[in-house]
Amino acid sequence: MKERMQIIKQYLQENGEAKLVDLEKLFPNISSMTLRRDLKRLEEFGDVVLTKGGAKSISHLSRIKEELYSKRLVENTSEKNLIAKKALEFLEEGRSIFLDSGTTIMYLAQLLEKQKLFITTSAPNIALECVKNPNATINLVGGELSRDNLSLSGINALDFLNNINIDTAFIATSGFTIKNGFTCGNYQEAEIKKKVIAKASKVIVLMDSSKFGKSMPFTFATLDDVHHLITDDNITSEAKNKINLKKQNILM
Amino acid sequence: MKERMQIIKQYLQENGEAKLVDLEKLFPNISSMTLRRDLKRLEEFGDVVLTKGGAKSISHLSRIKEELYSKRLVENTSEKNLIAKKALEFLEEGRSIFLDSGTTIMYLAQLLEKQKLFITTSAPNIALECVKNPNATINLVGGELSRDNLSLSGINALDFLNNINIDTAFIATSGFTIKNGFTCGNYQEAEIKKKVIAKASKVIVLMDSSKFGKSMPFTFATLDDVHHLITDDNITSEAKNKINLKKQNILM
DNA sequence: AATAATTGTGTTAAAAAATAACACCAAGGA
DNA sequence: TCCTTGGTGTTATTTTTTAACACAATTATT
Repeated sequence: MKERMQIIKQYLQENGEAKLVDLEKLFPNISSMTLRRDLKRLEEFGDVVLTKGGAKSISHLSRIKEELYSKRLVENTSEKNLIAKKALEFLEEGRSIFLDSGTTIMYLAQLLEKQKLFITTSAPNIALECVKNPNATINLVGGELSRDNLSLSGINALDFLNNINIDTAFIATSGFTIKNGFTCGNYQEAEIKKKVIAKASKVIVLMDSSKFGKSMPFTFATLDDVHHLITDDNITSEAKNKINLKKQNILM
Repeated sequence: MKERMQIIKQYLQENGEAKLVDLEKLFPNISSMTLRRDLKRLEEFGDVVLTKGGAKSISHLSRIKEELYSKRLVENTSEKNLIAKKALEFLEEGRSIFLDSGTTIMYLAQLLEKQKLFITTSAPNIALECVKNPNATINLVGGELSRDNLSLSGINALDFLNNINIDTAFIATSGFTIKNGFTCGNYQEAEIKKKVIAKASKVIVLMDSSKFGKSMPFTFATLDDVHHLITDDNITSEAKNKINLKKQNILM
C-alpha cells in the first residue's frame, strides 16, 4: 500500500474520522481528487465508511456504540494510543499473554498485527478484535458479563485462569495512589486481576495519567506486584518521583 | 419516537443502508428535507452514521467487518430476520435461555428488547449485543474462540454448561438432512451444542431453508432431539412433508 | 379561552461536495 | 522504441447538503 494511504489509515485510526479538508491540510500539495480516491480505496478495503466530506473508521464507530451501552466515555484517546504503542515493546512472538479489559487495552489489541501469540482475555470485545490476527490463538475466560466495563468475571473465570499459564499480563487500572496501590471499582473484577497477576511471570500495567491520585474501592495490586508501569507524560513529576522512589521501571 | 422514524429505523436495520432516494419513494408525500432531518436525528441517537446520500446502520457495518475476518459471508438476511422474529414468540420473561452462535441468532439477539432474561451464550459478539438490554444477565461460556464462526468451545465451555440450567435453547445449524439430522462443521462446536441440547428443557432450531439438504461432518442432534424447528417458506414442500412426517411443530 | 412558545414541516436559493471526463506523466513490459 | 498501465491533476457538471424563511400544528402559559 502507498505510504500516503498508510498515513491516512493511521490518521483515521487515531482520530476516528478524517475530513477531506483536514487531509488537504495534511497533504498540501496533493489534489483533493486524489485524496478522495484514496478514501474510496480504503473503503473498498473495508475499514472505513465514506461520509459527507470525508470518512470514518468503522472500528471507531463500533467503539462509540459500545460506549453508549456500557457506562464509560472514552477520554484521552491519544494518550491511550501512545501508551498502547509503548506496551507493544513488551510483546514477544510465541508467548502466552493476558489482555485485561478496558479501553487502553483495546488500543493495544488493535495494534497487534500478525504476531504468533497465545492470547487470553476477560473482555469479549477485545477477543473479537484479536481474532483478526490470523496467527493468534484466542482464549476467552467464561463468566458473567459486566455492563460497566464489558469484562467477564465470576467463579468460572477464576477456574479458567487456574488452568492456564501466562508469560506477560497487560493490566488496566481504574485508579492508583501510593497508599492504596492499583484499584478498581468492582470486587469480582479485582479477583480476576489478582489471579492473573499471581499467575503471570511479568505484569505490565497500562495507566493513563488521569488515573493517578484516584482510588477505587478494591485494591488488586501494589507497586511491588507489577514489573512495569506504562503511562503518559501528563503525569506530574512529583507523582513520577514518588513512584520512582519505589520503582525504577516506569515508562512514559 | 415518531412512527415515520421507527419505520426508517427498521428499514435501516433490515437493509443496513437507506439512501435518501429510497426513503423518498417509501414516503412519497414527505419532503426530502424532512427525511434528511429524520436521519440526522437517528444519527444523534447513535445507531446510524450519515453517509453521502443517506445513512448506514452501525451494527450492520460492524457485522460486515466481522465477516471480513471470520470466513462466512452472510446471505439470506431477510429470511434470517423473519426466522428470528418468529423465534421471539418462544421467549418468556424471566427465563434462562441459551443463544448459540451464528448470524441467524445474531438477528434474534438484536430483536431482544427490555425483557428480563438470563442469557447464556457461546458467542462473544452475541453477548455484546445482548448487553444492550439493561434487564438481561449475560453469561458467556469460556474457551477458545474459533475464527470460523466466532464461537467459543473447549473443555472449559463444557464445564461451564454443566453448572447452569437452561429453559430454552436457541440453536443454529449449518446443515440438515433427514438421514444425518442437524450437522455442523466443527467437532468442538458439536460437543457444545450437544451439551446444551441435553441440558435444555426446550430446544428450538433456527435454520434458513438454504441449509436443508446439506450435511456437515458432525451431527449434533436428530429431529427427535429438538422441540421446534423454525425456517422460512423457501423450503420445498417436499422437504416440509418429510419433516412433518416425523414432527408436527415446524414453523415457517 | 386566548396567547405565546415550541416543534415539525415544506420551499427556495445558495453553498459544498462528489462525479465524470479528459489530459498528462512516469514506470514497466513487449 | 512504442505501448500499456496506473496514478495523478484540472475542469465542468451534477448531486447533495445547508441555511433561511414561512407556515401550520401542537403544547404550555397566562
